[in-house]
Amino acid sequence: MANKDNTDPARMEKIVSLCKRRGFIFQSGELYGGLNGCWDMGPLGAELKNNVKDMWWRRNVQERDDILGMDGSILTHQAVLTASGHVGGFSDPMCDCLLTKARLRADQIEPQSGTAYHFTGAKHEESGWSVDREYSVLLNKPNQDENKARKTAREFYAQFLSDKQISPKKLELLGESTTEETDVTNYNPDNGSLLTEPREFELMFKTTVGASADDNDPNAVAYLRPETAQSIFVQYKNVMDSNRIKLPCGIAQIGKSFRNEINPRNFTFRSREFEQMEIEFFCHPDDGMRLTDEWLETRLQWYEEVGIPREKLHILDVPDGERAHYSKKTYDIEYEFPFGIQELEGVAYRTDYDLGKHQEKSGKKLEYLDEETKERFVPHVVEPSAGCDRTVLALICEAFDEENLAQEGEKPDVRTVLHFSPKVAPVKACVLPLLKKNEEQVRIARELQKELQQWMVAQYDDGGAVGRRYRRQDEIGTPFCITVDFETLGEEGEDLKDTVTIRERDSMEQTRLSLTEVLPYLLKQIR
RNA sequence: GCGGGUGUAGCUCAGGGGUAGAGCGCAACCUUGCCAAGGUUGAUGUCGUGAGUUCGAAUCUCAUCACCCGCUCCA
Repeated sequence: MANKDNTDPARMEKIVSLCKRRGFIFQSGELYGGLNGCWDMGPLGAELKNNVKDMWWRRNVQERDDILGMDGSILTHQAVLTASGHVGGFSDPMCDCLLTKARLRADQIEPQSGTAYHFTGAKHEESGWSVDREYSVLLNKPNQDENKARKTAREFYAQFLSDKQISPKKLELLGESTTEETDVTNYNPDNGSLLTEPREFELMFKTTVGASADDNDPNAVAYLRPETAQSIFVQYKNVMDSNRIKLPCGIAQIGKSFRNEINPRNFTFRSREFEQMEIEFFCHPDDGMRLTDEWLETRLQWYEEVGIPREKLHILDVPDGERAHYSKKTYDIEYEFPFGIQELEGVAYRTDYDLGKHQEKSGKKLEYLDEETKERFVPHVVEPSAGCDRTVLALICEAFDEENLAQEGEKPDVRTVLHFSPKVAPVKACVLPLLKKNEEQVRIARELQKELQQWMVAQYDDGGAVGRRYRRQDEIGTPFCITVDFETLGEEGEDLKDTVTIRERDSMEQTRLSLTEVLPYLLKQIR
C-alpha cells in the first residue's frame, strides 16, 4: 500500500477519474451538461452501494430483535415538516451586501449604531448616465467621515454604469441626507454598505400533488423529505401498535433524502439528492445519554467492519451551542477524506423533541406505557444517522491505492488497486482460463463462473494476458481471481486434476484449491 | 451566492482563425504456461452548450452549464 498519501493533491482527481472510467459514479445528466449536486451510480457503484446498505440492514435490523425496519414515502405531507420545524424554521433568512455581494445570515449580524448617510442616486459627469436608486452607508462612531461614506456610495453606483472604464470618482451624487440609527442590522458591519432585505432560502424541494394542483392550494403542497427521520417519528405509533415490542427499541430506514444545498461540493460528498441510513432508537429519558454512547461504539465497529480503519475515524463531541437546538448530545463520526476531515454520521440524542412536537401538532397521544412500572411518558430518542453515499465515497477513498511494484532501479510499474473489503466489493470474484484458446479451460471456467453467480457477482475474463486481467480486476477491487490452468485439466498429474489457483488481490499470492472448495471458500469471506 | 481556475476521444492531456492530434484504454486477429506496457488491424469527437464577430470559429467575444480551489453555507 504504497500511496495512501492523503496529502497528494491529485488523489481526489484520480479517484473521481477512476470512478467514471470503471463505472462507479457518473455525473447526473452529463449528456446535457450535468445537473449540479446530483450523481448516478454506474454498474459497479450500484453494487458497492447495495452491499453497504445490505451490511447496514443486516447488522441493524435483521440480526437484532429490538429494531424494526420501514420504508417511508419520499413525498411528505407539509404538516409533518411544519411540526418538525423544517418548514419555516430552518431556512435561515440571508442578506446580501449591495456592494461586495457577500451573503450574510440575517440573524448573525451584530446590531450597530451610528450615522447613516442616505443617497438618492448618482449621475456620471461625463457620459450623463444616471442611476436612480436609493442607497445608504452606516458609519459607527470612530469611523464617521462623510467622505468615506461618499466614497462607498460612489463604488456602489459605479456598479450600474455599463462602461467599466468609468472611474467612480467622476460620479456626482444626486442627493444626500443623514440620520442617527441605533441597533440596526441592515448594514454590513465590514464596510457599512446597505444590505438587501432578509430573504428566506428554501432548503427543501417543494412540489405539488394532484393532477390539477396549483401552488395556491395549501393542501396540494408537498415536500421531498429532507431526512428519513420524520417518517419514522410519524409512523412510530403504527409500528409500535402492529408489533409486539418494548422499549428500548428502534425503527430503521434506508432511503433517499433531498436538500437544496446552496453549494454542492467535493464530488458526491455534499449532494442535493442523497441516501440516508437512519435509526431512531426510542428509550426511557433516563437511558438517553448512555445509549448515545453505546450507539457511537456500535457504529464505529460497523465502519471498521466495512473497511474503514478506526484510526481514520474521528469522533467529534459537538460542543454546546453548535448542536441542533433539540439535541442534548451529538457525536459526529468523521472520516479523513482527501479533501479534509468530514462527517459520515451523526449520533444525536434528540430527547423527546420530535415525538413531542408531533404529539402537540397532531393532537394524537404518542406516549408509551411501561407495563411494569405503570409509568407513562413520551419516549426519548437516540438517532444514529449515517450518510450512505458518504460511506460509499469514504470506502472508495480508503480503498484507492497506487502501488509501485518495480524493484529499485527498474522503470516504475504502478498497480492501481481498490482494497475493498470482500464484504462490500462490487465484484467478488473473476474466473479466468489461463489460455483462451484452450477449449477445456474455457469450458471449466465458464461452468465455475455460472456456479458462483448463483451466490455472488462473479465475472469471466479471457481477454489478453492473464497478468493484465489480474490488474484489470485490481482496479475495480475484485478480491479474488480464480484461474483454470493446465493442472486443472490433469496435465501435470492426477494430484492436481480439478484444482484451480485462487489469487488474492492485496497480497497477489496464489493458493491452489479443488474446484469444489472454491464456492465455500469464497462464501466464508464475503459475508 | 461571491472570487479565481478548468472544460478537446472512455481516461490523461497537447494544439490552435482554414482537413481534429498523442499516450493509455477499448475491439478484432496473432502471440502469450501466472502479474500491465509484444505484433497487425480497427472504431470512437456536436473541441461542454447557446449566441455573436468573421468568407470561415475548436481557436476571438459574450452568455450559460458543469467541475475544481478559496470564502460563505450546511436544519
